[in-house]
Amino acid sequence: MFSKTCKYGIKATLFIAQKSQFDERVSLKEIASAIDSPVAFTAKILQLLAKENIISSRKGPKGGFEIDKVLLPKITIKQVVKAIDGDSLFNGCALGLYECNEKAPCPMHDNFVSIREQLSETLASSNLLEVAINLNLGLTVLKR
Amino acid sequence: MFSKTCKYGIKATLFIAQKSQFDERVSLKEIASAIDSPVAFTAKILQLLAKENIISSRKGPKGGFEIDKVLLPKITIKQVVKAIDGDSLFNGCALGLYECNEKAPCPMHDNFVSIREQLSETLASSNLLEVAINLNLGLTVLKR
DNA sequence: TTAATATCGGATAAAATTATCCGAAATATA
DNA sequence: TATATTTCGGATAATTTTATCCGATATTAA
Repeated sequence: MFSKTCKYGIKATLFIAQKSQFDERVSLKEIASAIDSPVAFTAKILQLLAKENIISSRKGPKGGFEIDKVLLPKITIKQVVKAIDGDSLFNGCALGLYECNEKAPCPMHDNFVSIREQLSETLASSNLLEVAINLNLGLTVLKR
Repeated sequence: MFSKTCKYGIKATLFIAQKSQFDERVSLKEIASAIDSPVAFTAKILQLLAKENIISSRKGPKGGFEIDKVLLPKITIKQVVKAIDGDSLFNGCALGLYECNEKAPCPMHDNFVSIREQLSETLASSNLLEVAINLNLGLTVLKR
């Protein structure tokens, strides 16, 4: 479904979101430890997310990553997925055809219209604040 | 969603199904050409599908691949996907956690229950005969 | 029985993804 | 200002996935 990179990216974003609720900036090491991911590789992903303006970063002592608290309810998991894996999951043909549409559909086309819709809607309606709150309540986890 | 291998595998199976409707056995070359896939790699996938008893193969002149006509309505695309990509798409955690369940769910867990269900049901209800008929009518395509 | 044909199966190779390393740049604080 | 800290960014490496090659094996038909 999602690439490994994307899974790390989502988890990292959610952990940052959890801490950003309270204006706490978190370091690369803290993130990698919290989501159980390879440190250096996670750095690359965070760099990308920063470039895509999903998170913000700050160098130096007391530096790290954060998300403007007021933006938490505006940012969705779908945005994170699109930033990392692109939108082929939401738009692409399930069988990988370059041209697949109503006129010349692949055998899975009709079936996948609603699957992609549900996926798209689900991820677009999951905002970071909502998820951060549940993480903070211990209702959900990012490890194991 | 599906690996490249799995996409080739599904397309190959569907092409074989289309021809098997009429008891026509098809060769590796014909398959690769029909679904626009690398010949040698397709051979490997067909080998796997044969080992998994989804298709049957025959060596020598007039050899090739086929599916017993009477089995067409019994075989589903879900079976093909499971044979190639395994069932992590249907059972695995969206964020890749080893343990992710009601007791300790990842943040996406609840959302993905219904997505996985729909995916599972959709693929389990797509049998090869049905798809083969549509292919034969030219209502769907495996290329482009 | 021989020759031609097609898949099987094992060894490689290429490409893409995942992962590491390290010096450079920026920033906080002493 | 000097130093310690932390991310940035480019080069490189390891792993996995995708892809190729080729001799072996089975099968058909002449």
